[in-house]
Amino acid sequence: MDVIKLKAFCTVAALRSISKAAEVLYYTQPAVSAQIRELENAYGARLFRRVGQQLDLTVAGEALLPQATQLLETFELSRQVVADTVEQAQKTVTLGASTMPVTHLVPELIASFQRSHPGITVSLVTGSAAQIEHMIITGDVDVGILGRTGATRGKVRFIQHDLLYDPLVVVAGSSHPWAEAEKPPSLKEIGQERYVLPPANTLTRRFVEKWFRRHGLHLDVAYELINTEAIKRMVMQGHGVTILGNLVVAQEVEAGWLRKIPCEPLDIGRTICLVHQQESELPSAVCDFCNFVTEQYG
Amino acid sequence: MDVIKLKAFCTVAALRSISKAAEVLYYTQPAVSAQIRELENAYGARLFRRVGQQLDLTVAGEALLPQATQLLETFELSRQVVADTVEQAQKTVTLGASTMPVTHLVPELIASFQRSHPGITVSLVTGSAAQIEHMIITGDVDVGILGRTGATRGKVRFIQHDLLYDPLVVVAGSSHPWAEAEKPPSLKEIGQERYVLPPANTLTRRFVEKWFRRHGLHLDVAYELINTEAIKRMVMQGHGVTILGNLVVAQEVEAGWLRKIPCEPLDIGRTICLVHQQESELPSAVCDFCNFVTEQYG
DNA sequence: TAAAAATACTCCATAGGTATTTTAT
DNA sequence: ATAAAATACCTATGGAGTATTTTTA
Repeated sequence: MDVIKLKAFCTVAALRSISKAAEVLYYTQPAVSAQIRELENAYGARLFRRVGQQLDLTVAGEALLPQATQLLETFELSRQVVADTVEQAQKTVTLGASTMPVTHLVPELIASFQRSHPGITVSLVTGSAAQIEHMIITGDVDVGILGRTGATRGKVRFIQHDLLYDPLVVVAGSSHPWAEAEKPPSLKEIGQERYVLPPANTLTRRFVEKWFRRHGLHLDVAYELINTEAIKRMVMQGHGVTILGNLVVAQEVEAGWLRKIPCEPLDIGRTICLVHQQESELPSAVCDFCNFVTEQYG
Repeated sequence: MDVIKLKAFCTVAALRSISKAAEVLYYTQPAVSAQIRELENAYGARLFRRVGQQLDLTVAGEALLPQATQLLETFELSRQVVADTVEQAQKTVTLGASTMPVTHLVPELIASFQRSHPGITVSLVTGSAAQIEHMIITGDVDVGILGRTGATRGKVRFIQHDLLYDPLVVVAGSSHPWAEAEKPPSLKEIGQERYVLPPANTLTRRFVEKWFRRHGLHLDVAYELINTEAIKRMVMQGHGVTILGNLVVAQEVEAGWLRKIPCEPLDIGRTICLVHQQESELPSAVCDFCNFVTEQYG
């Protein structure tokens, strides 16, 4: 059953004339006659009566009219709703960012992007790197900014742009002995210190443990905290030292609340990258966003 | 836009699979694929995303889903409503009756018809003979019972069955001189009496006036009343005599409240007939009713 | 390898047009 | 005689099928 027929029915009912309806609908008269006839066949009931030269609705037609009207309204609304949704989506970039970037990279990025592309809305979603990757696969987010996990996993082809390398650095509170020391701590000293670190399932922690293992050192974890702000607070108060990304501690170091401890052999870090699906036709807003980000970095 | 496509869309959305939807809908898989593709073209937006082996709705698809669901519900409802209306109409006879039959013929007729055809509902509409005829033309009533106006007017072909001839009779109150008289009143006496009659636009009045004119008599109308019950009441109370249909006064005459005055030369009356459109296929209920009525009379 | 969707093609039903007939004013 | 609807007939598009290819698990 084509909605166009119900449109014809409503028009004929309103004008009480097939010819006039045909004129309004830019059809020929026989075409509208046929539409009504098919509608009558489909519903198994006459819808109009010819009384003299004018058409009148039968009881069945009168019963159908309000339903048909509502149906047409719903149909029109459905077109509108889809069109609006698409239009909105065209102007929106849904960005997924993992914990580190979302706090130390993305806010400034979004702000400056908004300034240069005022028409585009950025919708930000947070999650673990794995969650963000999944969202990219399902299309729940257009683009992700996250620490590179190494393998571009699985079958779906990702496009990946390295944005920056964030080295891991040893950080101590300003009252810590290392803070005032003339020379950097030795490997042995590093192995004897107590650490405040993120828990085991994080990338940073895994990098750190790998490095300690590589150098045959014991890792003495005093506290495990999932929140990096809490870690920094603990270190500031002298409850141990930590190893975190340079970016993560930059502000506190700048302010003098924390000290970066020079440590040549610590050659680890994570690469932050921009990830999106390898689609032939990315929405233009997403394209704009990716170009903007890779121009800023990369 | 065919509703069937929206049905396909909803099914695919529910099952998250084109193949499964095709199975449920008794289509082939490519057919459903095509339906979705055409829907996407019509709305100008992708509705599904393939993520791995499973289908997910896009934002546009999610926006469309509730609209499509409602549209399908409305469509289903429209079929139901029309079907119900038709079914109801099948079992209903809409009868139009003019004033005289509706009071003195139709009630008993309907009652006995209901007894013999308990499944059929009779819907009764009252109006003047002209109004009833118009309703037959427009199809607002299926069949009419009315005094025959002579001409089967105009173009629309009516089928007309004479049911009975109701002669006009002179009626007086029981205390009227004529009531006790040995012999019928003479034409001259008739011409000198005062009458209580229906107004000029009624068939009865026109018959009476024609008869008086034919016999060169003056018609002295004391009261004009549209309501025949009122006329009879007036006559009972001795405010004049009247000329009405035999049927109209039968009960009162039976009870002795009114007297029929024998009057040989009064050879006028009206024929009550059953009228309906000359349609090839009358609804069976209407057919049953017509047959019942013509069997009772005719 | 298996399962699901997309693609290519073929065929038939249907929708729409033009021309004509019927019907009612 | 005119105007509107119905009818007849023709054409082209589109919808559904079969067969095949592509993609992913």
